Amino acid sequence: MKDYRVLLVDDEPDILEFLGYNLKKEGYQVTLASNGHDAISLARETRPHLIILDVMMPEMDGIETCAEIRRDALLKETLIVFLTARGEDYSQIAGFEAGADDYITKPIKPKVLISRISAILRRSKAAEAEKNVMTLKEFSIDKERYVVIKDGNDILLPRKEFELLSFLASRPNRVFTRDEIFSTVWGNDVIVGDRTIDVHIRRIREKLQIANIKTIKGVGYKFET
Amino acid sequence: MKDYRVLLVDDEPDILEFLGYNLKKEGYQVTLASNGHDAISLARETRPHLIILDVMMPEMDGIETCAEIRRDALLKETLIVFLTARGEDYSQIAGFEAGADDYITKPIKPKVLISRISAILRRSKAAEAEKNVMTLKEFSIDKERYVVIKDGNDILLPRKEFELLSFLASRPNRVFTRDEIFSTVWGNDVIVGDRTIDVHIRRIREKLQIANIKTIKGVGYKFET
DNA sequence: ACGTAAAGTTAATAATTTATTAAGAAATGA
DNA sequence: TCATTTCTTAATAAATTATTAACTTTACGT
Repeated sequence: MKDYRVLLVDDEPDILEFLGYNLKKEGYQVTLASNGHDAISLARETRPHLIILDVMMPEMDGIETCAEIRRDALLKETLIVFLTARGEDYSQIAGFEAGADDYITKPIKPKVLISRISAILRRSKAAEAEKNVMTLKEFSIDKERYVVIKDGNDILLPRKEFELLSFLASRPNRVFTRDEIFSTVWGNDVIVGDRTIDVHIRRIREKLQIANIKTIKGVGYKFET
Repeated sequence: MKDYRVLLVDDEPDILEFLGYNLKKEGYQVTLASNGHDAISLARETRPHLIILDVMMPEMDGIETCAEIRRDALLKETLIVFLTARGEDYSQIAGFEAGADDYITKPIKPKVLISRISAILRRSKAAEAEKNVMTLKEFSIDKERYVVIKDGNDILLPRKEFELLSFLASRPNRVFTRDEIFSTVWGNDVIVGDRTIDVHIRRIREKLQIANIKTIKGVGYKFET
């Protein structure tokens, strides 16, 4: 499982189905939209890693949709690939201006689509890894800048809180015992009281306004997706 | 004994018999169905690990059946393999969309069937083992997330109940004496009263709504499959 | 069918674990 | 150094979980 969410936007149902099938077969989690408005609201909901956007659409075209996405704090980091008919020269220019990350020219061969997409995702993942960024659905953690980004805003956490959160989020859904947390976040030689973790957890919950950090009484804590 | 339950669905009795025989010979527990409706109700009853589904069937074809299964909370995790005639191209598309896990093209050679099936089961088992999940017929126990999953829903149990259930389920059908239970779940140094186990057992039965935990009077308890 | 020992049930209570708060110590930075 | 932030602790509150005890029901051997 590739485990990437892809939003596919085109006004032609045939293309939607055809490309959607090919992406699903490759293991992507695909959401479909047939116009720009739906695309934006679906994007807000599903937080895709990548949006494939047809340029030529009635009402709100790809360029406009793309620009709108780039303006949206929650979505502006999303990768965008344009689908464009060969010869639509103008759109390339306008498209890059609007903030596209790549282009694919119609007619589209599935193999080309797949390889371009996997390339762009790989590239962006590599870039993230290099920058030490971990992207969750509800926020991302930038270990390089030492900030948590939620809804497009930087949230600054003190070191212990940041490290504790990073640790829990490094393996979503898995329960970590207090001992595991201590030995990773504090180190084996440091001895601090039991309540220390609770207090940090409390502050993280407060600052991030999330209910994802669950307490498993008698066991430990987990970051739940 | 492979100890896997396989549901085989095809409208042609000959194929059913032929493949069924070959699977049984390999040690699979095989159930047969000759149409989509039977398949679904039998699947609900027997909770197979894997469903082998012919694509071309009258009334309710494989695609539809598969989609229905994926919609059913009780069955949606079940592995599905399609049987498809060579050249039925369209079905591959629709099939993957409906959520198949693999394909086998007719005409089917028993050796191919067996090896594909054992591969897919092995793969899924490896994935589960890695995640520390124990799958029983009526529910699974996820020790990593510390939840019991029944009919697609997470059920949260307090620690003692979770551990007691895990212990009993770790060796289905074997009777554990109260002493064995105490020394494993509580530890040898803790001394608690006789009724304590009963109360925990009662709560597990209540929360999971299962009748699988059997009392062997004068001996102990067992988790029966 | 009866008596008895084992198991089930229930509610009260004990014990444990976590959350919260405020305050002081330690570290950091201007 | 002083001010500020971060970390830890301690005390206490709150919540959850575990156990007990009293009583009822069930199952088994005779």
